Amino acid sequence: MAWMCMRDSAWKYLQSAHLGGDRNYSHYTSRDFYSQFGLEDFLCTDDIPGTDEDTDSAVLFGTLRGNVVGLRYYTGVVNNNEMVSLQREPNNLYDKNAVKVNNVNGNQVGHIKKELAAPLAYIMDNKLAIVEGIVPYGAKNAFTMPVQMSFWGKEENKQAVLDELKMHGFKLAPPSKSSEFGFGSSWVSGRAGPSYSAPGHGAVQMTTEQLKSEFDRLFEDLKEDDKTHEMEGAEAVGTPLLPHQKQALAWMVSRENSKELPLFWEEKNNFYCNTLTNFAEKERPENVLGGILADDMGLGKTLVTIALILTNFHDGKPLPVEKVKSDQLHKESVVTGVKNEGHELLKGTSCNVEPNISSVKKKSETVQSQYSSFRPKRAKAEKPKYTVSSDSEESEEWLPQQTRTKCEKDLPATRKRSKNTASVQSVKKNDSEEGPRTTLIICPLSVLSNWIDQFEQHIRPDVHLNIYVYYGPDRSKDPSFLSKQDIVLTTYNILASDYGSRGDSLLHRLKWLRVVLDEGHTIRNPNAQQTKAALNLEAQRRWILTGTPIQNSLKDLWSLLSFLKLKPFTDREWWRRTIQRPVMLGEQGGLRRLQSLIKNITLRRTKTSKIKGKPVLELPERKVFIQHVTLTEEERKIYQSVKNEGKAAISRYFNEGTVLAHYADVLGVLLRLRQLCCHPHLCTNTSSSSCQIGDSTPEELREKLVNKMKLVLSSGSDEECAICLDSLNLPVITHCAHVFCKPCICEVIQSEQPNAKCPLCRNELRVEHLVECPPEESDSSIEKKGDREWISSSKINALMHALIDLRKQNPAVKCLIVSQFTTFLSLIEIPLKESGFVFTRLNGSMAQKKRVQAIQSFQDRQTGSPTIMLLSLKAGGVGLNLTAASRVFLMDPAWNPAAEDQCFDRCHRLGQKQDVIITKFIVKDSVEENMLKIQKKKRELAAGAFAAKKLTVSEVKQTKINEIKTLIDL
DNA sequence: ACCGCCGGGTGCC
DNA sequence: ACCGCCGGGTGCC
Repeated sequence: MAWMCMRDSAWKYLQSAHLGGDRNYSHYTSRDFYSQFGLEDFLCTDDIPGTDEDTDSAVLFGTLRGNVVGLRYYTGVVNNNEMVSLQREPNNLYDKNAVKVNNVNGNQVGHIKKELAAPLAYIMDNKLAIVEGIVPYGAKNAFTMPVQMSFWGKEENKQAVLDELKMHGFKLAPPSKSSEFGFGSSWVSGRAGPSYSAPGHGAVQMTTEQLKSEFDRLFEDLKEDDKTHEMEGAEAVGTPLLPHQKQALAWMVSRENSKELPLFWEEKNNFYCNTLTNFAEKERPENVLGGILADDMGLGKTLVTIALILTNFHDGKPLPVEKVKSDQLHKESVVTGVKNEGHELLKGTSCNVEPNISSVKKKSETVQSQYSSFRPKRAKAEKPKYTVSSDSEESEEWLPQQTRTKCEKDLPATRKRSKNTASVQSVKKNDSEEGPRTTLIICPLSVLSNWIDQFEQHIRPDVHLNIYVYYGPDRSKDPSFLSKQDIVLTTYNILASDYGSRGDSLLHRLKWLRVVLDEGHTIRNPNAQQTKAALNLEAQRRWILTGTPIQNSLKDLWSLLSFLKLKPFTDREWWRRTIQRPVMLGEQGGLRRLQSLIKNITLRRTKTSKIKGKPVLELPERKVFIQHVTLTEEERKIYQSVKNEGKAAISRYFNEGTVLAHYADVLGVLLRLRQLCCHPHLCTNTSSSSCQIGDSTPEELREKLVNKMKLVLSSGSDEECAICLDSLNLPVITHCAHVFCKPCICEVIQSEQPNAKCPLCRNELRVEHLVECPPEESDSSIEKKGDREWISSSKINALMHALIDLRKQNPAVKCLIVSQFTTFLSLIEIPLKESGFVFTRLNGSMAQKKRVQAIQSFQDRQTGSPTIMLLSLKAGGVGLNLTAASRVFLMDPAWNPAAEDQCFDRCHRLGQKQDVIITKFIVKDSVEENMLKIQKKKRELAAGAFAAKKLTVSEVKQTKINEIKTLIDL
């Protein structure tokens, strides 16, 4: 699935692929070419219209020599063979057709001569082609210089471009091998020169074998060489690091302290020259003091980051651990100049200890942890169907138990430690002179509490950092307060909304020592507000943490590189010209550059990576057992009747060829069958919505569509948006009953207007016909079901049997009971209570504070703590840590085996000491057995060559149809 | 000479 | 710009 990174898939495929020798692929498009490798998804982008400026499908129309004039009016300089950027300047006073020429740094060099500017303006304004320039020679000219232009665009626009140029008396040189770009001609071969070669060669000339070896090399030493060095964490790190974590720390510290020139730059006679664009400048380019830590989840990215903060705390030195004598109590030396800052910290009962202590002018590093008040709003972006609760839950309750305890405990102690050793004071002194000291950490809301937990766990208790959670309506508005923190923790949503709403976003006014983006792929969409906000942060050191390194396209990588401020990639044009397009055209140099780039800035280890022959993580075993359950006769009867009815309906759809048009209904049938496998009471929504859509009132129609959408969303089928092929974000349903992300479908409509068609069924589409998912109503429906008299079911019996057995063997063992149906979990609660089990529960919809409580009580090892957690399959993000459990009972199979695996990983992860035994209850002769078949297929697919392959719309359709057939025995 | 030619002034868009 | 272009000065050999 998604997090199968390209490295694995590419590599695996190439290992096993039977590749022909020197076939000539000249008749292939690059997409065809790469699809041979199952890599088109990495190399090319989806062909959904309007998703980008369509730079990827561009072909080279031809080249043209022109002139840059007006050089003497501008300061931008170029070198021979340097790339230049051509930009329209429609507001130019003298010529509305003006096209200016900038160097790689964005400094203007001159203008395109007006005769040529006229057709260029037309071509560029109408987006008929992208025009790129290189100055072949004459770079030092005083007045004008030549520029070699390449015209790239969609095939269908080629003629229009040629015509327009012809009208003005220009003619493109055809994109033949050596003449295009002027490369290969004498002026370029003379110098050591740029490492790019003529585009357009690659896909034609590179043999399969060559390409294979390129790919082999692309990733083979990702984990080698300089990344094997280990470094101990600073004293302040309270947790011993594992070898691979020491490696990561060493690598990160070395990157932060690096004095080397950044990648693709070299020093040449007192100039610093970029080898990709040939741009040179006197000023030394700033190094990228950071990178991408792309370890698999569970390898300890958070811990390593904390270790980095403490170990490379200041000026390449660690945060010293003070040695303080407890008798040096000088309260007043700390609590001086107190004033209320207006933002409340530690608001509430247990931590309501001098909220204004935060504003104290500290004399040392020694300050207690501080947490802002925290209102448990839910992550809106992730779960659009929830509204933000407007009730005023006492915010401090959100804080994890441990944190509060610690605050209480530590406050007095903090004062004691206010007197410091000389070393600490000297650090402090330097601090004030040497700029920023604060690390800003940005993460999704769902892992915010995890960060706080990890700080608690991994920072030595006698070390005190200022940690401020910048979140909630009461968050500080005081820049100097923030800049005094050691760590500021916030979320992408806060970052984006601050940035969007006011021009003076606090986070953007400060210069940070270090910015860390957790789950950094969150910024892969360059147009998203949070991406823009993140890219605009000012920081000396920049890190991206992600478990999904380069998810599926080169384009995704751009925002990440842009964030890292690796020149010249901060500008998309240079990224596109030097890496993205060369790679997509199969140019050797492009692949090699991508390789060195990734190698240079990322560290990635998987769970199966090894250090000195030993696995990075030695997790206990994980065993999965399938326990078959036989339905009682009565249950079977109900099941069979629903199945027959549903099968008949679905067969009818097949005969009519309308399966996908009735997809929601089909899912409904399957859902009911899956529910019946669990418990007869689950299957209450028998309302078949198969009545005609045409003859209902708009209100009825709306309601029907909403119901269908809810069915799709709640069916657990893990529906993906057919446009972005990612999980649904802001789901909307069309009148033809297909569910997409709202932004995705709106973009399609926009780009196809006025006659937009549904990507799935080609029915007419209109923005005003899209129906959004209304906020979810309360759980009252579940409560209602509770009123019904409780009965057991075969599956519940099987479960209870197993649980009681287990308790006899070992009463302390902890279990997760997982289901996709929260109602089912509610039904299971009853026999659990009856049999005297202490249990807790975690749903996706639970308020944050409740979640934290549930997790903490379950993780607690004391006797009397819950031994069972009822868990809804998708509750919690990847950060959820339930290692107290060593047994998992999966009550119903998921459509997507990856969802199951992810769920198992919540206890089978770092920190698990026992073997994990998983029991999957599967009803014999039922849809559940068929689901296992589908799971098996998906697993094979994921393990195979086409792991990362994105399916086309028609493939998605066919897959769905096949799945339906398998599931309902057709 | 309603031309050619000369040489100075001048110069992006 | 060691160019082109402009427009004024000039005008047989």
